[in-house]
Amino acid sequence: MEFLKEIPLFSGLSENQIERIKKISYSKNYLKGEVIFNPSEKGDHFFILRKGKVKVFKTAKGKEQIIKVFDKPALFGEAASFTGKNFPAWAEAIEDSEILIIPRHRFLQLLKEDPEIGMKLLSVMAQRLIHLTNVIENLSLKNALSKVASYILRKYEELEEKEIPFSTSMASMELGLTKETVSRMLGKLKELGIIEKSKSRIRIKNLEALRDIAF
Amino acid sequence: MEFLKEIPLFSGLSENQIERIKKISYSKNYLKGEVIFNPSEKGDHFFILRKGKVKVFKTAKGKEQIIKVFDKPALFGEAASFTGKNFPAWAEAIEDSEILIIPRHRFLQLLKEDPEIGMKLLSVMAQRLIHLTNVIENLSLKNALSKVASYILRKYEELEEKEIPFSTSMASMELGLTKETVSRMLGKLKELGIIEKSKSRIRIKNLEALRDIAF
DNA sequence: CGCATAGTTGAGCTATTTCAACATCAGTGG
DNA sequence: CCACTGATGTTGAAATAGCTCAACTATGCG
Repeated sequence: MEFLKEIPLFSGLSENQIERIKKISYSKNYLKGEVIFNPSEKGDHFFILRKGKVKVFKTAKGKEQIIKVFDKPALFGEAASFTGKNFPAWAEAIEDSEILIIPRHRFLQLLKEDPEIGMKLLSVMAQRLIHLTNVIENLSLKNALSKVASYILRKYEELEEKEIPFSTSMASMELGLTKETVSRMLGKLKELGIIEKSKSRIRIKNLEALRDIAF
Repeated sequence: MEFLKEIPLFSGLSENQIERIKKISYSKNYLKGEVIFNPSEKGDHFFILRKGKVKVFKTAKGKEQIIKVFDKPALFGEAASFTGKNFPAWAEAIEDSEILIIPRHRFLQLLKEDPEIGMKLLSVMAQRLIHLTNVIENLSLKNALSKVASYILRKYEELEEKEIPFSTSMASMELGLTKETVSRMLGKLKELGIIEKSKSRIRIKNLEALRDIAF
């Protein structure tokens, strides 16, 4: 259970507390493509991603808008846990994943006993709010080229490397564009000498220009 | 300070607790159009809307996307308080407003002393998250007609009345459309006999059909 | 009453989508 | 190691939803 310490929410937890979480949770494996939750389920679990990758998204009319992609150590599905209503979105494993599940009422119990965790959770959710705020900004205030540019920039900032892994279709679903449009915008950025592209990677050649385009 | 009790976050507070909040806060008035905070400010306040109306929004290139409109008793600007970073958006009074301001560190102090408030805040933020999730869905998965329809529907559900106040330009900024487009979509809904329109009000004539169109 | 603000309508424009065809890649089994 | 398959990405041409611009009307406010 040591991996819990890598999650901001649980960093600084005592052995005792970790032991407690172990007691109230169970682990489950999901294959790539498996649905973890959907909007018709009541949100009475809380998920901690231990291994793998998960996307949380909305759908309508065959379209799909990714809200957030979660990477290895992370928690998700927490919002529904606090309202006690249905999940507001879908979650699906995009890689084989191992996920720790904590029943809602047990987690609430834990929170009561340990307000420190509650405080940390507040800051996790605050960051989440800010993230969504940025997603909204990206979706409604930017054109396709800026969207793609800022997507690349974000990955760069996350990884702190000029060469980033890139999937056109993933990006398109996060950005609210079609894969064709993303492909064309990449072409434009390449023409401008701002990026280079090879199979499933992108390398930033002109960071300044990229920043300008991203707004 | 009795109005605090109307805010979910503070409902069920003891006189003692209310007294404490009174001590750590101060009140400020804003005229219609005045900016309350902007993204270049550090988020070390917490706002409680006592009277009036406030819009929180993002801007870029002269465009504006409303994230949420807050009505009389509500708290806002809380996300930044927990990250300690800058506000992620703008806030502006859209009516003359009276706002209670609580300095960040004092509020955090209060939270420590009173974990019950923390728990409530968690559920407020959870609802906020779900709201933003819905905004994203509306922005990226729906066409103009559905956006307008679901906007009307939402107001209807909030007020529980078939006749709702409606401002074309407000709606357009919340929906990420131009006022012209909103106006045209209203026209279409009117043609279909789904709504009726008079000056600044809309009356729903066919709720079922409206629901269909809103998805 | 008059001015500023908000809403409407039409015509043309443009960014993005759609559709279709093709190319490339990664993994699988022979 | 190659051939096959399904998934992923690319490119072009045509369609379209929503935007822009502009002119006009209605509304509310001092």
